[in-house]
Amino acid sequence: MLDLKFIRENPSLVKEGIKNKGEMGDVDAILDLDEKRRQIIQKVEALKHERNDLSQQVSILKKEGKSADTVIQRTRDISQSIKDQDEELKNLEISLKNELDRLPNLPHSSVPVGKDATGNVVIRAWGKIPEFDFEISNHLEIGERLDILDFPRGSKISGRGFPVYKGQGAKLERALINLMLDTQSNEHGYKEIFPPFLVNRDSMYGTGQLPKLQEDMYFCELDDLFLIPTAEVPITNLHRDEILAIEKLPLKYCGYTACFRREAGSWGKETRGFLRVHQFNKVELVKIVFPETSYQELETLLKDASRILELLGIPYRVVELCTGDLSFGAAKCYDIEVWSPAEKRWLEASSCSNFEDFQARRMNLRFRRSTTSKPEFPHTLNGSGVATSRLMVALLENYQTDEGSVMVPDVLRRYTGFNLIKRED
RNA sequence: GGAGAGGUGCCGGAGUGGUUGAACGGGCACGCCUGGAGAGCGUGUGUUCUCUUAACGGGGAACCGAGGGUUCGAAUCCCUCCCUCUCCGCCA
Repeated sequence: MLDLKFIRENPSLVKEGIKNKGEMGDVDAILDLDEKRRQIIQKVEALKHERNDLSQQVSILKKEGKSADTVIQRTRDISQSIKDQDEELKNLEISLKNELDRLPNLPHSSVPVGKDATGNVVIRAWGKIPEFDFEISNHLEIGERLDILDFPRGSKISGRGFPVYKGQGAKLERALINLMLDTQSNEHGYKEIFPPFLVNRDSMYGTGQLPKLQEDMYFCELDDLFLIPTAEVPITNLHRDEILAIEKLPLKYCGYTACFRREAGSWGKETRGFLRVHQFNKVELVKIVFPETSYQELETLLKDASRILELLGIPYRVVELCTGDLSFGAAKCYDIEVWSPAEKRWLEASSCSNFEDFQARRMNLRFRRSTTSKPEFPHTLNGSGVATSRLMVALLENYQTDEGSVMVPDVLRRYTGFNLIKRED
């Protein structure tokens, strides 16, 4: 959520930011509602002031044993008027909040202006794109051949987009998660969190998935709970409605969760294998930091996430998203993309974003610089560190051998307990 | 799911209709005292909205789990919901 005062004072900046993001949002309607709201607040508060005074008089008159009937009658009239105007005020505030909820965060001034993914800028690349002197297979063929992935049976038991990992595949998945968690917590200083996978409305609103992205999420109607699309939601919301002491900042959390996405609106696109699934695993990094350092923190977050790919020896590149490709709540975002030899293209494995105070404001997350200073909104950041589905694609494809097996990267061997994935039966 | 208890400020804990934003205690901050520290004493200590001011500041409104209601007036009475704790039942 944007600061209403900021919108009031910088309407043209806000309009420009929304436009560059390709989002909707009626700034003029907001300004109009805000104006009306403040007018009615003034009227209502004057009336309440008068009522408070008169009630006081009633109290005094009664104590003195005098009749208070005329004062009571006047107060009764005022109270009715207050009731009517409070109702009007409430409606105005609901409308105003509805509009505000739909306003996206504004892009940071450093973000390149662009319409869509074609406007993104490649920042750097790491690793050598492998060349093979044999006919390579894609991750689906490898998974089937080695009997480590089973998409057809996933479809049978759940539906399309719910992968099943088997044998060495399951162990490999578990190894990846452990490697990532250990690296982020032991080496990069993120505190490990194992959060719930179902969250309530307030949490979904806090990180900005609601109201706009409701269609993208699995929803348990009976309990009014949502399956998390990312660990960002439960972890960032850990401190919702809190005022953090200064010593707590910066906060760094990492956590593994399964992630659930309906992927509504992307039917027919990338339906094969791991490229687009409804359930996947991810280790997420979350930071809650001082506003003045959040952009440095974004750079280190990006480094911490990409470190995983370096450990695994998987070629990747970093892309800075342009304004038009930024998500609803992000002010700046880097994608990390891994190389798929079979697809011959880059696949998004991580997004590292700075939300500035957009989420903090929504979830009323604040901090205090000293015991006597006013609460301020910290900045929140998060990044996948990283998602295993696309990582699995890159790993299987990059490490395949001419014998049809897959080498396990060195760092993973102590987690998997084997060096090579080959057909077991 | 059944029965009971409870949700008040940073914390503990009063308060059952009228200057109660809230006694009292603790904590914390500032000041005095001290060679220094402690003890002691004194002062202060919420948030949000709004008006006003160049600013410091000042005026006002709201907030005692949430939302409604009764009343001239609600932390206090009534209703609904949420949460926590204890016991019982069920269950991985």
